[in-house]
Amino acid sequence: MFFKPNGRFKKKELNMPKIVDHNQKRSQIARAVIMLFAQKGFENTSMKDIAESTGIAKSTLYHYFDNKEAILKEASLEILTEHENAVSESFRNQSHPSDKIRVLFKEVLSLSPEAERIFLIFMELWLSHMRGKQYGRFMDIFRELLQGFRTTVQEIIIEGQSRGIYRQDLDAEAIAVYLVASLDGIYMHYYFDQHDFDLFATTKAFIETFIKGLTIRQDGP
Amino acid sequence: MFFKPNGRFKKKELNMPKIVDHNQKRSQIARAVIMLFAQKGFENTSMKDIAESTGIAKSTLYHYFDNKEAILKEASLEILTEHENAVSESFRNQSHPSDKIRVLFKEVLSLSPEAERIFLIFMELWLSHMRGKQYGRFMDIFRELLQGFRTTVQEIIIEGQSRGIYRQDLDAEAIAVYLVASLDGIYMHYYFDQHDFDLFATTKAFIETFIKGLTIRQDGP
Amino acid sequence: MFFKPNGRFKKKELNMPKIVDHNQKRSQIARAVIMLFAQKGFENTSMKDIAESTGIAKSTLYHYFDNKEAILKEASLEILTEHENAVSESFRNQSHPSDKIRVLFKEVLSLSPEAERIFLIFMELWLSHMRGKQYGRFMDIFRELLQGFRTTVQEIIIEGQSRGIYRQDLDAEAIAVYLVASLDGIYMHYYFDQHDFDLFATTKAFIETFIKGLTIRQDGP
Amino acid sequence: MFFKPNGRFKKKELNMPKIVDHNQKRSQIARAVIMLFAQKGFENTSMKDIAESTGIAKSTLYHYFDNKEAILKEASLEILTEHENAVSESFRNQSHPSDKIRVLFKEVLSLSPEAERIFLIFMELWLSHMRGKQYGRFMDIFRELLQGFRTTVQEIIIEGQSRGIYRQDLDAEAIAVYLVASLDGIYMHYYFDQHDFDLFATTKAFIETFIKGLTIRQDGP
DNA sequence: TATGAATGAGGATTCATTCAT
DNA sequence: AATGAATGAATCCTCATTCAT
Repeated sequence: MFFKPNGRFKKKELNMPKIVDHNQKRSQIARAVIMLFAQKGFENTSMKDIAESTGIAKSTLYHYFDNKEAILKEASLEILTEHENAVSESFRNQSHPSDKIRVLFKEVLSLSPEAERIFLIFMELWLSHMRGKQYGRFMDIFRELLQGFRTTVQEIIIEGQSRGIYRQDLDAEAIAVYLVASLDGIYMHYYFDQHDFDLFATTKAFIETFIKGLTIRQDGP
Repeated sequence: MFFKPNGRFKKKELNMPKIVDHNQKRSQIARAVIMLFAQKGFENTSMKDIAESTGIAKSTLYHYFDNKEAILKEASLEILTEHENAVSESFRNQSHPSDKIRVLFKEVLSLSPEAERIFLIFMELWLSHMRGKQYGRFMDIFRELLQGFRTTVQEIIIEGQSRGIYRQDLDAEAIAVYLVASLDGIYMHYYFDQHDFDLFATTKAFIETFIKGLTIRQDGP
Repeated sequence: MFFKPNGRFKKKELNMPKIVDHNQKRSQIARAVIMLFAQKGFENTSMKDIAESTGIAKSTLYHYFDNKEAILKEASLEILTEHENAVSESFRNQSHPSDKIRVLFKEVLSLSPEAERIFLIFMELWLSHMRGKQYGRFMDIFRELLQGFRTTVQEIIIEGQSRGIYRQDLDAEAIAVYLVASLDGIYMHYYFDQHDFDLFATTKAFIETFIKGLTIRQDGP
Repeated sequence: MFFKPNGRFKKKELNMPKIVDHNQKRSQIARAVIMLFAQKGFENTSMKDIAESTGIAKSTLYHYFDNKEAILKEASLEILTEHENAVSESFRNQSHPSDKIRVLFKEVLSLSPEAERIFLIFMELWLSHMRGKQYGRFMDIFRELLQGFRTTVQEIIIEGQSRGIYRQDLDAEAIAVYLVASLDGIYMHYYFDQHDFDLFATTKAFIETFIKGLTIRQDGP
């Protein structure tokens, strides 16, 4: 999963006007480039592609970013930060843990087109990461996000247990890990099938059944 | 989804010597190259790498394959053919549908190191496919396999319903789709976390809870 | 050859404020840059490096210098002016020509770490010069310095001949040329060997033997 | 110094015809490129320059050499190996140590135009080396050559001492180090002065005087 | 069949310099 | 005077593929 619902990013709001302009342009470039990366892949997108698509000279890009990877970093964090709040806010109104899970799952799958694109980019980085390419601190941030999301799910389950709603013998952590992972799985297959099944209905069928497994006495006497 | 290997070859009928030799060599090269692709990725493996690792001159490779992509195609099909039925055979001994699910999940995750590597190749192909690269018939075969596995799971659930073990109101197809996808998800995360959690325990915690959700009256009177 | 610094400034007459300021800054920048050039070499030092090390914006540097080469020119002349007479002053106290040679050689090799670095810059310029790059008047000044040092050595030898101490049949000019050159040679090798031999002991062993060659009747009965 | 008079290089003479062709072409390219390096400098000569000057495509150069540095290595060793023998043979006919020195010095300065150019390249590498750039084993070879030449000179001096010709109190090693270094010095200055003095006459004036310093009782009673 | 030779196209990045403000 | 923005040209090197033998 690539959303961290309870994270906090401290934006560096600098007063020096020049730098604000600079950062604005950075961000503007980065956002424009996300589309490219998603379509062609990070490794397959050349600096020339980026230059042409942004109308900025190749060498000028290095005025804004240290290297190609920095563009990706900027772009990804931009968009992640935006969605971060959306997801973490989504289930605040719910009091029942099962409702929290329902809303959370739904929200996570309601990706904006931009975020949807980022999913592909992350898959690529994920792969590169597994193959040992170092993307430096970038992967750490990614892992933090993942861990944050797992914790959120785990807390919901523990809350359900505390309130006597969910079974006491559940391994909340393991289940959280699996559930979060399953979301990436279904998204992956949804993509692979070229949106050929109903993402929400499928997920709903699953999650309702699973919630029954979590819940005590859901079949009554 | 992809299947665990159990190493049985079916072909090798030695009739027309020339052609068989040619195909044999094709296959032999492809198999040798699989590990390379898995380690470095398809895009990151150069023809030079392949030539060096196989001991065959770079230009000679073009006698056997039209281009680099053709090697991937051949290699992937080799693997697929080999792993074809391993998983679906695994649960034939079980009579209870929940046991079938348990064995099936366990079998799928019991990947050999070789197969584990192949997971990465598939991820890469998957990505390329999503980005619109045409891998032609190859992707069809891949999709057939996926569909076959979904059907297997779906049939187990339907069997459970028929035998009055599982709830009648389940959308067996949707659940099958999600479960199969979740396996890729957990495997992906397991990789990403660099094997830092217990894959089997985590999956077991999940699947037992889920089976409770499937099953009628699992909480007794 | 180049001369050891002893740090005396002569200029800095504050009259026309604007122009002096400008020249002062030129000089100030140039001096700061010398160490950079020495460490990384002229060609390997970028304008960015210079900007960062001086805290002056890259583009501002062009207010003071026409181009990168002009900085080098200024910097080198700074150094040369500073080191100008140090060496030739050193042996004024000696009356015997052989002692003059001894002191002169010793003084030349007693380079400060700063001056040691400058040796490298001169070597680089030397090379560029040999390759036909035009450093204009700069090289003339350099050649004058070299010629001055040769003359100094030559005069010491001639003095020794006049006083009946050195052989009459010596070609004083040729010997001066060679001796001066040999100093650059030994310094070069000393560097190359990474200070792995004793510079002074080695030079002393040589120069004492050579003085014997210069001197009449040094083996007397 | 860059001649090693008593070195031994083992040429790899391989029988496989193809490889000989390959090595021939390597050598041929390398030799052609030496001129370029000498004129423009190693760092300043681009692969494009090399490609254009040899009429071989840039990428084809990488068929013969791993990288730019390998071209330099090949070229340098080619030429060094050739002159190696010349110098080491030169003084074999001489029986008097002073004559050996005379002939040796003369031979060393009698560089072929090619070797003369290499001198400039070595100066550049020397500089880079001093600045910490790694040219790998290349510099080791260079150092071996230097050490070999020092040893040769040292042995001549020791021979002179053994035969009672040279003074017993000489530090043969130190003197050898300095003499060898002085040859690079005079060559450097000769270049700097753009061949404006007589290299051989100057060196002769020096060496004759120095030999007097070495020799016992050269002024008679 | 097998392969060494050859290459055009393209990769990220660096750099000295110009320009508008 | 000072500087951020901008860039064309250049750098070394890689690669999939073609071709002559």
